[in-house]
Amino acid sequence: MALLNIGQVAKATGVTVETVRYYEKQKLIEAPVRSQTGYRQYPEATIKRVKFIQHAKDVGFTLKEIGELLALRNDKERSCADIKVLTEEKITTIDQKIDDLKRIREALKRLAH
Amino acid sequence: MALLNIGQVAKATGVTVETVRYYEKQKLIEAPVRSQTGYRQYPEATIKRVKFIQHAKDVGFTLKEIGELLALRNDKERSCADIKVLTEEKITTIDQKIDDLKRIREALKRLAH
DNA sequence: CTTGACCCTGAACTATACTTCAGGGTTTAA
DNA sequence: TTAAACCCTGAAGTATAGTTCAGGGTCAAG
Repeated sequence: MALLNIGQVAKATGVTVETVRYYEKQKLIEAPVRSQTGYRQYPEATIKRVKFIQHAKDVGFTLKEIGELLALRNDKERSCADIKVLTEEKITTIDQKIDDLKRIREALKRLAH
Repeated sequence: MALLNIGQVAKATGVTVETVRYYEKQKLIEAPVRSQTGYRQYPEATIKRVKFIQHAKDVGFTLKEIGELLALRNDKERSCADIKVLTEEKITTIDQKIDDLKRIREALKRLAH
C-alpha cells in the first residue's frame, strides 16, 4: 500500500496538518518514516487512528485518556489479566457516558413533545 | 424550601465554589438572590442544574453547547416549531455520540477477549 | 526554471474551563 | 470575643488542545 504524506492524512480525517503533527508530539500517533527530504510518510492505518482520536474526543475523552485507550490496544508487554482489568474500567466509564447521553436525550425528547 | 449558600451547592454537586461562580458568569446558572450581606442564596433546583452541566461536559459538550441545551429548556419566547427543530438537531448529535461510544466499547470488548 | 502548493522546525499565540491570589467582610462555635 | 470556616470581588495564572507565525526547503505543472 502507498504511503501518504501529512496533507493526505489531514484531508482524509478532517483535521489540519498541524493537528496531525501535534498528535505525534503527544505520542498519540507513532512518528512515521520520512522521505529522503524529510517529509512524513504515513501508512493508511494512520487515518483510522486519527479518526478514532476524533471520535473519542467528541465523547469527552481527553488526549491523555485517549492515549491510554490506544495503549491498551498496542501493549503487548502487559499481562492479559492486567489488560482485562484496565479495559473493564474503561468500559465502565463508557457505559456511564452512554447513560448520561440517554438521560439528556430523554429530557430533550420530552421537550420536543 | 430552604435556600442554599454557595458552599452547600458546591458540596452537593462535587464542584468548587469557584466553579459555581464561574458558571454564573458564563450564564449557565441564573444569578441567585443575595442575603443582606451579599451571600448568594440558591434554590435547590440549582443542584440539578449544576449536575446536568457536569454530565453534559463529561460527554463532550462545551459550556457554550450546554448553554444552548439549557436555553431550549427555558426558552418560552421561541415558537414551538423552532424548539422542535433545534431539539431534534441536538438529539442527532447525541445519537452520534452514543454510536461513537458503542463502537469504542465494542473495540475494547474485543480486546478483553 | 519558476511559481504555487506542499512540507519542515521551533516558538509564540489562542480559546476554553477553570484555579489561584490578593484583600477583604461574615458567621458560628468555643 | 476571637478564631476557624465561610463568603465577596476582580484580576492574574494554569492546563489542555490546538493554531499561528517566522523562516525556511521541496515538488509538479506549465
